This record gives sequence, C-alpha cells and structure tokens, in this order.
Amino acid sequence: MEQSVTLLKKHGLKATPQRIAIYDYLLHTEAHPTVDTIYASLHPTHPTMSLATVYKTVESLREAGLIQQLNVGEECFRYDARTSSHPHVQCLHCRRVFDLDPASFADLSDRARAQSSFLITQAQLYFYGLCPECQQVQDASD
Amino acid sequence: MEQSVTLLKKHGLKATPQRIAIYDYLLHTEAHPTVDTIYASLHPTHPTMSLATVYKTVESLREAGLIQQLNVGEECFRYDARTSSHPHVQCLHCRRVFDLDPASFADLSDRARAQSSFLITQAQLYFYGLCPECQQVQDASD
DNA sequence: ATAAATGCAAAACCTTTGCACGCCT
DNA sequence: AGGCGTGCAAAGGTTTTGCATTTAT
Repeated sequence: MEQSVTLLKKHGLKATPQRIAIYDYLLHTEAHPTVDTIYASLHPTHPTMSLATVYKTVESLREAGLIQQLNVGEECFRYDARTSSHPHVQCLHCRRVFDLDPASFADLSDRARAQSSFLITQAQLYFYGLCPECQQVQDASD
Repeated sequence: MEQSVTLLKKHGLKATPQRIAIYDYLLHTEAHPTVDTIYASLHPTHPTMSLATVYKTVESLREAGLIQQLNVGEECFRYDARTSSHPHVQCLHCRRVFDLDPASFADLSDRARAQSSFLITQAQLYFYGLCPECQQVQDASD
C-alpha cells in the first residue's frame, strides 16, 4: 500500500485511490486476474469505480512497466504484477494460472535464435494441463 | 484439394465449397492468417462467402481437430493447419509468424511437470523478435 | 429426404473514446 | 492553480446468433 503509492509516483503516475487499489490488488494476488475479475473484486470496496477506469488503469500500469499483460490463449488478457517475463502454466479444469521459475527455461531463446536466425527479444511460454487438485477431482469423478 | 475433401469427410464435416476453400487455404499457407485475412484472401474467388461463415468454419475445423488456433498475443486469433503443437516465433516488425521445430523443445513439458506437479498436456511457446529481413531494414534505417 | 451449412442482418459483447467534473500534486 | 484521472454514456469494432434458404449426403 505504501509500496504501491511510492511505485506509482516513481513512475510518474498520480496515486489516486483507484490506481492504488488496482495496483495493490495485483501486487498481492497470484491469480493473474482479467479486467473483469479486477473490477468485480474491487467493486465491493470501491463501488463508484467504473470498468472504464480499470481498463484505463491497467493500460497506464502496463505502459509504466509496473505490470505485464498475459495472453493465456483465451479471448481476454490477464494481468500480473510480476513484470519480468516468466513461464506460466494454466489448469484446463479450474482455469487458474500459475507461475513457473524462469531459470529452468532460460536457455530457450538461444535455441530459438539458433533455429530461426531471429534476434529474439522476448518469449512467452505457456503450459496447459491439470493442476494437482483438479487431477484428484478428475480421478474421483471417473 | 482432393486431400481437403477427404479429410473433411473423414471428420464428419460436409465438404462444402466454402469449407474446402478455407481448409485448403490453411493447408497451403504458412502465414498463420486471422479470420479477417482468410476472408479477404478468399473473397476474390468466393465473393458470396460471408465473414460469419469464416468464423463458423474455423470453429468447426478447430473442433474437428483439423486446424489449431494460435494466440500470438494480439487481440485476435490466428489459424494453422499444422495441428501438432509446435513453437512459433513472431517478428515484432513485420508481424509475420513462423514455425519452429518442436523437436528442439520437446523436453520442456517434463521441466514444467517437474516444477508444478501439473499433468501437462499441451504447451504453447512463442518467441518474439526481429526476423532476418527486418533486422537488415532496422540496421539500414539507423 | 434429411440434416447440416450458408448468408444476411441483427444482437451481443468487449473495449475504447469524449467530455465534464473532481482530485492529486 | 493546473493538469491529470475519473466516471458516465455513447461509439466502435469484432464475434456470435437466429432464421430462412440452399446444399451435401
């Protein structure tokens, strides 16, 4: 919260209640929420905040480099306050998205470069499957 | 063309001219086109075909497993007749999408599984950067 | 003959935008 | 005080849907 205010200001963004709430929410969740989810989660405590503000705010935060936009392959984007690029894994059953350790996949860009002659600047790695909890549910329901 | 008809029927889809055209187009391009691109490309030869049909058709083809849907991180999906999952690399300058050889990245699912305890079923690997051609353009313009 | 697919138009949906007001610095 | 940010409502664009007609099997 203190942290959010400081970081916002440091990046030239006014620390309005809405921005603080949204950024703070993203800093403290691992759920990789969508715009809709952010809006719904904050609505109880910020009933006057509009969806348009959430859209505008995540865009400002993204421009400032405070959050990153994820594209898990759904129709919409998800947001993550961990801005360094790192691999994600999504459960196809419960739809949750988890982080993976980038160190384990650090060598990939070199492989891609070697194969394509591209100058690789970024990578997005998404894995899909069943999370441990949903594996149990699936087993139980068979 | 023969091939397209056979494959469509084998998957329980009626071989209509529109479907044949769309599937055939996807089979013979490496451009990973969007719905819009497909529509625009086929419009000259199929002037009566509607956008709605393209949307419905790619969805049918995807359900049948004849094509796969890609999400390169843009607002829209791209389509690819290579249905086995394989890594892609996109040029951030010309926006083209190229395939990479899956064999070079085959070991990744194991790493993800080891780290997350997920039952990994799919992966999508996207790399971004500058293609060889655009590297030259960039250099020249500097 | 039958069920499925097409094409049109309308609807639904999500996201963006313009503008007046209010708030942060 | 000044400018940026907000909220509303309207616009914009894309994707989906319903339905009558056509078409493949």
